[in-house]
Amino acid sequence: MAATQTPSTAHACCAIEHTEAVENYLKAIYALTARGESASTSAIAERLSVAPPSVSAMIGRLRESNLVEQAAWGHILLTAHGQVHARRVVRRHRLLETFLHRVLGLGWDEIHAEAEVLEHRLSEQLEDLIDAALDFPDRDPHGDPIPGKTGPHHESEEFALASAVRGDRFLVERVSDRDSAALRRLAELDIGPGVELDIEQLSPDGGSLQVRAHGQGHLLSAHLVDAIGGHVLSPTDTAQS
Amino acid sequence: MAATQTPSTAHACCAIEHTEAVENYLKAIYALTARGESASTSAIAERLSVAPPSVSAMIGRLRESNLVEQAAWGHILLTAHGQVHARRVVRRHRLLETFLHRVLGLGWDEIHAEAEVLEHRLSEQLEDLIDAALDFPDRDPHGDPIPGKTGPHHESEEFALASAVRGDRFLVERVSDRDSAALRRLAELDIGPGVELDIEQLSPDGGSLQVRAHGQGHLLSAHLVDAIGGHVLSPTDTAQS
DNA sequence: CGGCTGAATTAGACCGCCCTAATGTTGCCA
DNA sequence: TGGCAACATTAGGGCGGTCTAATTCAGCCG
Repeated sequence: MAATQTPSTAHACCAIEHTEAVENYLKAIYALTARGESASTSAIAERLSVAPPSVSAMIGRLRESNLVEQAAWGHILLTAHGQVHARRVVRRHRLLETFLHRVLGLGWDEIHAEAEVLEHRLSEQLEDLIDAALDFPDRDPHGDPIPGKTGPHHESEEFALASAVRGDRFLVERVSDRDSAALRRLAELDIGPGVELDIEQLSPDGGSLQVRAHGQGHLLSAHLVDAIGGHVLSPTDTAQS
Repeated sequence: MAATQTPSTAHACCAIEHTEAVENYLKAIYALTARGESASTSAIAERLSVAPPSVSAMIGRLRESNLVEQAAWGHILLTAHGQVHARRVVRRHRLLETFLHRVLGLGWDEIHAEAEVLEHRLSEQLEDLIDAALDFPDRDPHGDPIPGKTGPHHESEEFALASAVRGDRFLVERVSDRDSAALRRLAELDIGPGVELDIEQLSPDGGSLQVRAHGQGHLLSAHLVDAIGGHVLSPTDTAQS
């Protein structure tokens, strides 16, 4: 007579477990949709190194939990609810990266992988303690903004270094955290958030770039260029606005 | 024609994944067999809050991987190989407990649960860094010895406080890490490893104990008494050996 | 407008880990 | 010695998450 624990007509708000897999899917969708449009099944599959049907199945489960909705055929979006959860995961990830870097001295190129596995097991209490121990940082070592516990959050919107042209002065604001080889190389060159680059030469193939940083010239491969984001600081730009 | 990846006749040394479940079973068996004899299916089941058939199934898998052997009917032992793996998990657990306590200021009663979930995701590199950051501790905050990365290891062999008698002076060496309620209470009383207790009175029911610590008298419930281990420091004892 | 391509989904299966219910085994004690 | 209680195991099933193979769908181009 009494209602069972799973009334089928219920709102099904938090019916799904917050498993590692679920968190990874939410994070992937968040990352793919952060800069603009919706995520596709295949993009999620690629990002998570998983087969497309696995994504379809998971999306089905996430949709039933109101974490995700499908605007049109194959266009996947996070609901407001899903965004809250995704941001919590991102927050834990970036706090962990900062902690591992500042407190344990882990290299720039190593923190992402470690944070990736620990983020799913970080209790709220530990999250708060780490946040406080770091004096409430708002950017991780790669320059990505750390979401607050609640409230709105915007991923930083910067331009790719690839969009700069010869003569520009470019302020590096973030580097990709997912490419450890590139990070290792950039660490060697001492190029990271806050560093200014003078664009000296564009290679004809359109990929690599000759830049000057800390007074030294470097040829950055297309691979490295893609890992760098920031803003152009050309004189016209700074004067204009 | 070529041999496949799983030749059925192979030694099957490390065929099993080091999943969280596997590590938890190894740890449970380690804990149950540390002080003496072999572990039983039901004891493992109880410790892991799992049904006995689940244990049987897992033991079968662990046996195929040479991590465990069954001496007699239902008598489960870790192989040398299994002990190595179990100790690594215990090492990570106790290092994490120490780290969480000393670096992040987590309470005595909270560190066990946090370490329990993080220990399975700690990379070897992080393990080493934490070890170094703590200056290579050899005991965790509960007084349990932290196994080295390699080499022999002995769990400390101390006696239960319950075995003390009136008039004894008892040196607390460790407290159980698994009973957070008891730990919280002991923390309030400031009773932990290194503290000496004077046994003033045994209750007739055999459980609780009237003791004096830091000059103050306390009545310890049977629950608390069971959580405390150490050595009797009675005059005869200290004089004798 | 029909067919083709590529993306998405369904179909069907597997593995790890868990459960309950039923069956075997052991050893103790009357 | 027989029987019973306690313990261990087998039998059978479920769920989460993954896979491959087959199918459906949207959109484009001839």
